[in-house]
Amino acid sequence: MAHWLFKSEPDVFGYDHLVAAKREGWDGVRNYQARNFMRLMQVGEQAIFYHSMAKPAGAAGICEIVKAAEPDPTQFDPATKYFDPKSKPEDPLWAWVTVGPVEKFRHFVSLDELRAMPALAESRLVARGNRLSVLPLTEPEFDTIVAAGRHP
DNA sequence: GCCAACGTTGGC
DNA sequence: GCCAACGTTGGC
Repeated sequence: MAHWLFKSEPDVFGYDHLVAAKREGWDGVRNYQARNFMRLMQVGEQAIFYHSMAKPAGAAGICEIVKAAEPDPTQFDPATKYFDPKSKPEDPLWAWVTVGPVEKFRHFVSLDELRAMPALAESRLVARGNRLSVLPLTEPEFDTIVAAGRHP
C-alpha cells in the first residue's frame, strides 16, 4: 500500500469540509506529476490531508482513497475555473480521485514541526520550493506524521 | 504584500 | 528543441 499527501487551502476546502461532505472528488489538479500520482492511487490507501496557505500550514488529518482515478468533470465545465479547453471528453487530460475522512488529528502538526522531524528530511513536502499539491510519502514518513498528530 | 521556486507557454 | 517570459504556488 502506498501513502500520499494532499494539499488544500483550508479557506477553500479544509479537513472539516471533508468530514462534513463524507466524500469528495479531488478536483482542480492541473499538474501532470500530481495527476500521475493520482492515477496510481488505489482504493483503501491513506493520505495526509495538509492545509496549505494557512496560518500555520500543516497536517490536519488522515483521509483515504474511496474511489480510484477517473476524469475530473470540472475540466469540461466552462463555468468552473478548472475548465480546460484542450481536454476532450474522448481523451480526458485530467483526473481526480475521491477521498473520504479517516481521522482528524488531535494535534495539528505545523510545518515547523514537520521540518523538525528527521524522518521527513528527505520528503518533498519540506523541500525548498515544493509546489506539488499531490505527492507520495514513504511509510515511515506517513507513520511519523500520524504519530505526531495523535500525540496529545 | 512580497519573493523564491518552478511549471508552462510561446517565439524563434 | 531551446529558452526567456510569464503565471502560479506557497511560505512568510
